[in-house]
This record gives sequence, C-alpha cells and structure tokens, in this order.
Amino acid sequence: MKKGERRKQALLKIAYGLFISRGYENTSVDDIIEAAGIAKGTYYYHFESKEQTLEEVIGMMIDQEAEAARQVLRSDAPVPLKIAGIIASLRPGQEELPIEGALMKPENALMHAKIKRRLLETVLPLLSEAVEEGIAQGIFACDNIPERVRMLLVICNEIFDEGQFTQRDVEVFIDITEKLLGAKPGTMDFVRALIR
Amino acid sequence: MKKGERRKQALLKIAYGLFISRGYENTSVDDIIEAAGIAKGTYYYHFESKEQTLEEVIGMMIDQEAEAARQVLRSDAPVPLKIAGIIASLRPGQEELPIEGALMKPENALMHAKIKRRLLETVLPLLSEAVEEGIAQGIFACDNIPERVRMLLVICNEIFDEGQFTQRDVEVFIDITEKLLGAKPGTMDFVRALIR
Amino acid sequence: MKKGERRKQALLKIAYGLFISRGYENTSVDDIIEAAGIAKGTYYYHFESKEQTLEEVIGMMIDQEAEAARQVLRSDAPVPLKIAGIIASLRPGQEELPIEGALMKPENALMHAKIKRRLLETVLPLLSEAVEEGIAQGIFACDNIPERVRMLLVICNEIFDEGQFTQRDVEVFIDITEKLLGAKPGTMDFVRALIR
Amino acid sequence: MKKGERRKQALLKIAYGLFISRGYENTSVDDIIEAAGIAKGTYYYHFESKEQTLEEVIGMMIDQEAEAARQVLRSDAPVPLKIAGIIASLRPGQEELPIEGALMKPENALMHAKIKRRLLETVLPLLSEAVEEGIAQGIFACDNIPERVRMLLVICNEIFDEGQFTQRDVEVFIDITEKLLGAKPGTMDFVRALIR
DNA sequence: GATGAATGAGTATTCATTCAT
DNA sequence: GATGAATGAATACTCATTCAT
Repeated sequence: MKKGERRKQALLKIAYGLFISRGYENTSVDDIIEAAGIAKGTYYYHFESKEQTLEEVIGMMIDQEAEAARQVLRSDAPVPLKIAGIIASLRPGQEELPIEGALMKPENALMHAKIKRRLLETVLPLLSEAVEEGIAQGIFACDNIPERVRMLLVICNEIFDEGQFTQRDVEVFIDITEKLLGAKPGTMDFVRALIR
Repeated sequence: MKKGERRKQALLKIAYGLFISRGYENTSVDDIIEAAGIAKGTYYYHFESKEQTLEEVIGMMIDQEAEAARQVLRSDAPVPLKIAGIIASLRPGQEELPIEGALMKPENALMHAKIKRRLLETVLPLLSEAVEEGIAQGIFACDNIPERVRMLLVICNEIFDEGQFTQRDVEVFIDITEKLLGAKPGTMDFVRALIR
Repeated sequence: MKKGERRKQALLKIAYGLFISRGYENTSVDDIIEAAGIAKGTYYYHFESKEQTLEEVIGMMIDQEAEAARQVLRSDAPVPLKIAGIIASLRPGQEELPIEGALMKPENALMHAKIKRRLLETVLPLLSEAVEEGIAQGIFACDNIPERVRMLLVICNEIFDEGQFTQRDVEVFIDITEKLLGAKPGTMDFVRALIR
Repeated sequence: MKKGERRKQALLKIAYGLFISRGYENTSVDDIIEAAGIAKGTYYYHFESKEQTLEEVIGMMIDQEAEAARQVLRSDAPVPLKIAGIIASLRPGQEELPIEGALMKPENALMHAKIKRRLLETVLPLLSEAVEEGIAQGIFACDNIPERVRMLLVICNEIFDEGQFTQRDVEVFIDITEKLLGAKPGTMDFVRALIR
C-alpha cells in the first residue's frame, strides 16, 4: 500500500530471482543491491539481515501459492480436479520466473529445504480439506488423511519439482494417488491430459 | 588396510561427525583438524579439498549402507522381509553415530540433498531387484518398477529420516507399500512389529 | 523555558542515560531516537551531530555541578565544609540517574576523560577560591593553590568516582587534604561522618 | 625465541605505534596489516581479534615497565631514589616511541584507561614494597600504604603523563609525596634535579 | 608423511548523516 | 517543527588453500 511497501516487494522479487538462480549462499548482499540499484544502507533499512530476507522471500512465495490453492479449494470444481489444481499451484514461480531445475541444484538445498517445510505446513491443511470433501462425496475412502496427504506432497516435491520426471512417473503418481486416497481406478486419469 | 588408509578412515569418521552435528557449511577445516589433532598441511595431504571430503564422507556412508543392503538381498529371507531390510539399512549411521534429527536441520540441507541423491542411485537398483524377485514369485504385481521404488525411497527419506514419525505414518506407509507394489493386503503387516 | 528548549533538555537526559549505561561509542543515534520516540530527522533537527550531542550532554552535567558548587561557595558555611561540599557536588548525576560504577567501565573511557577535563576547568577555580578564603582566615596555609587543588580533584575523580572506595581510602584522603592545604590535623575530620 | 614469536613481537610493536599515534578506535586492522606488510589472514593467524591485540600490546608495555621497576627495586639505591626510579619507569615508551601527549588525546581514552588500570595492578605492589622498606629504615612513617601509593600513582598518571606539567606541579608533588609517606621535609628534594 | 605460517579474496553488517516532503 | 527513506564509506573477521621446510 504505502510507498515503502512497494519498494520492499520489488526488492523481494529481485532477491528471489538471485537466490533461485545462483543459490542463497552464493548470492551476496552486494549482488542484491547491485541488481536492485540501491545502496547498502537501503538494503539494511528494509531487511534485518540476509537470512531474514530469505525468510521473507520464502514467505512471499508461500503466500502466493497458498492463495492460489485456497482459490482452487473455494471453487466449485469437482474434487479430483481440486486436488490436482492445488498440487499444480505449488510449482514455484511458473509464470514470473521460469527457472528450470533451479531448486534441485545443490546450491539451493537450503532454500529448497526451507520452502519444502513451509509448504507442507501451509498446503497440507488445504489439501486435507479437499480430501475430506471428497470422502464426504463418496469419491475417496481412506483414514489418516494428513499422513496420506503429506506423503503425496513429499512425492510431488521430490519427483515433480523439476522437469526431470517422465511419463512413467506420472502414471505411477496417478496410480498411487488413487490408491492412497481410496478412489476408484480412473478417478485421476484426467491428470494425464493436464501434463503435456 | 594400509596404515595410511586407516588414518584416512579415521579422519573421515571425524569429519562425518562434525558435518552431521554442525552442518557442512558451518564446519571449517580448522574445526576438523582440531578435532582430529592434526595440522593443516596434513589435512590437505589426505584430502583434495573440503568439498572432496564431503563427497568421500558421503561415499563412505553410502558404501556401508549399500553393502548392508546387498547382504540382505543375497540372503534367503522372504522377499517382503528383504524389502523391509533394505529400507531399514538406509538409516544413516545408526550404530556408529546416532545423531537425532540432524539431517533434517536446515544447516544440513546440502549434505542431506547429496546423500539423498547418492542413495537413490545406489539403492534403487538393489531394491528394484528385490521387487522383481517378488514379482517372479507372484508376491508383487506391478509395472514401472524403478519409478515405484523411487517413490518409496523418497518417502522413506523424507518421512522416516528422523525419529519424528508417528504410528499413523507407519500404517500409511505399510498400506502404500503394498499398493505401490501390488501386494496382497497384509503382506507387509510384519513391518508394524519391527518398529517399536 | 521555551517549548523547544524543554524538548531538547529531555532529549539530552535520554542521551545522557544511554551514554552512561552503554558508553558513548556503543550508543547509536538509532538507540537514542528509539528511546526518545522521535524520528531520525527530528534528532538532527535538534543536534548538529552525535559528537555535539555528547558535548552538550557533558555541558549540561557540568553546568549543574558547577551551579551546585557555586551555591556552596556563596553560602556562609565554614570553609572546610565548603571544600567538602564542592567536592561532594561533583558526583555525577546522583539524583537523576544514579548509575553505579558506569563511568569507570572501559567503554566509557572517552566520556569519562571529557568530563574530567571539563570538570577541572570549571570547578578548579571555584575550589581554589574556597581555599584562598581558608588561607585568609588562617585555616589553611599553602602556596601553589591551583596545582594543589588540581591534585585533589584528580584524586577524587579517580578514587571516588565509583562506590569502589574503602574506609581506608577516606582516611588517607582526609589526611592528604589537610596536608596539601596546610591545615591543622583534624580540620577535615568531619568528612568521616559525611561518608557512610 | 621461535621464529613465529619474533614475528608476533614485531607486529605488536607496529600495532602499538599505530594505536598510540592514531588511537585504538581510529586504527583499523587494515591499517595494521598495511603498516606491517602482511596479509589479513596472517594478522588473524597471530591475533584473536583487534581487541585482543590491544590487550597484548598493553601487556607488552606493562611487562617492560614492570621489569624496569623491579630492577630498580632490587638495586641497592637509597629508598627515596627507588621510589622516584619506579615512578620514572612508568613513562610509556620514552625511548622507542617518543610520542608527545598521545595518551592524553581523547581518541586514546580507552587505551589510556586500560593502561592505567593494568599499571596500578602491576606497579602498586612494587612501590608499596619500596615504601615498606623505607618505613623499616625509619625514612618513612605512615599507615595504609597501598592506599597512599595508589593516590601517588593516580597523580602521576593524570598530572605527569604528558609534558604538560609545570615546575610548580613538581614542587607540589615533592611536597605531597613527603607528606603522604611521612618523610622528613627535604627527603625527596633530589627529584627536583632529576626533572629538567 | 607431516607441519604450520602465510595468504587474500570474500562477506555481512553498522551507522552517522542528508534531504525531499 | 518533524519525518523516515536513502545513502555509502568503513570495518572486523572468516576460511579454504598453498608451500617451503
């Protein structure tokens, strides 16, 4: 809203881009201020520390993804589509900064780990809610919902976070999703079409 | 075997302990030589670089775990038990250095990521072989074996790498394992008893 | 008197408190404005610089102490009591901000040195005047008055600036004062009763 | 003795010179390494921190002065001469680095304060011993020796640490020394001749 | 095989001060 | 009178690596 807020948002985007492309540890504060065209002092006027900047960058990402996930949840789409939609909303920065395979690089291990943790905390309840909706509608049938959803999310994070996956991965994922949630075979088949 | 080899093995163990307890990035070469009681020069006589040391440390761990997995595979235990045994062999450093929850800490993200990758490369073929054995015996029934095994391993890495898991996680894991591999319900029930 | 004056006096007190408790060098302008609840710009509206602030803080202290000393001098108390009274008036900030042992801490060395210098300049003539009054009355008998007074003040500053002194210090101080000024033994004995 | 020791001693001398001439706070580590012609790492190989360097510099000075004082004490000179000699040994760096008035400058307040403190701790017992020797010989007569010696040292530190003192200061100092220690008038008269 | 003194590029952070509004 | 966003020079310290002995 305020002028200072806009500035800070812009700085966050710049930091995000650098962190993603070179890794958090390999990005110096000097890199950030040079990219942003601001002075050292200005950076530290807006951010407590580099570490705090990373936290805020991740917070910004998570907020966006959580918001997207919430919209999907609120929509009146069929539940299986909601599930797929929420999971799809997790692809980090698909529009704004399409960096291929960045998170998987070892220099991004720290950032990836932090994002993973925050994402689980944030998205797990949303996805669980969708699953419960599906159970209420008789589409799914399972217990221990949060544990099952967590495993689903873990698989997404580790297998699909990059373009590295194959068609076979998708097949298995569809299969395991249906079985994890106790859905009828074919319930998630439409996913196949969503992934080009 | 040689004297120099023994020395290096000892250094690797010390480095491993430090990397695990403080994180790779937070462990300086000075920390290592102090803990080992050697001089800087001696360290660089044995290791090319700090990064190389990490690779060797991980290699040592993986070798041990792979050897354990191979022994399980060669045994004449029933296939489901082999599966469980191979997975159990992955707990890092269970005897030698049982450090609680260390790998999950953010400062260990890099090391964790490297271990995960190497573990997948090494153990995936072994576990796949066991699954194929199970299929030949009619215990399992599935296609896309490597992909399925990979998902299994990913889940183990992320959910069970710490003592943080619950009984419910175990239940879901048993269920998903059976379904992933196309086993009859109850095939993996014995796992429940293995985990206290 | 004016509104702006009052404001500045309040700021000076706050700065004084911070300088004394954390040391001048360890107190940032940010600390001051935060404690005062004002903006950066406001601070620089009132003060030329941080260094100037220190000078003004010291000036404020010295003024108060000099005024107290002057009142003692103008009173019709016996001269030895005047001497003791003037020296007693030097304890910095006894009512307003009684911070124990603060000036002796190394981080306050700069401030202490500046105060010492200004105090000598200001109080030395006043105390010398009292001594001359004593000489005129035949109570004291000495030459080189300013030099003797200076040594007296130096001792006070270094020995008594903290609560660290012992009863023996007091005894010696009484003795040395009498001898420095050429007073009859026992002239300053009453001081013993003043210090609890 | 060792090679590394010599190097460190040389570094200490260089640091001492810079601290004295520009003040501790105004001397950066970069200044020191530039003056010494060594690399940053070499500096931190020898010193823990800049603060530690100051401590060691002061320790080196104090050691030298204390050694000089001890030699005076061990000599068979008359006791009043010993007293004067010990006090004379306190002039910091008279041969090696004759920097006039450096310690009194405000930028040296911290260093001065630290030196003063350490000097008191170190020299006070030596000087007290000399005074006791004088008492045993019937030259001095006083009680509360450490307190009296401390005041003597404080006066020296504050009045004579610079070339700023006058002949009158010397007169008063001779007078007060005799009276403080209970010596016969004239006992310390020879001091007058020592100070040009 | 082993030592340890020397290196120097790299880094995050601080802080007094300015000035347009 | 008052604000607070912006500045940028300054600074202490780290650490993997080298190499002559």
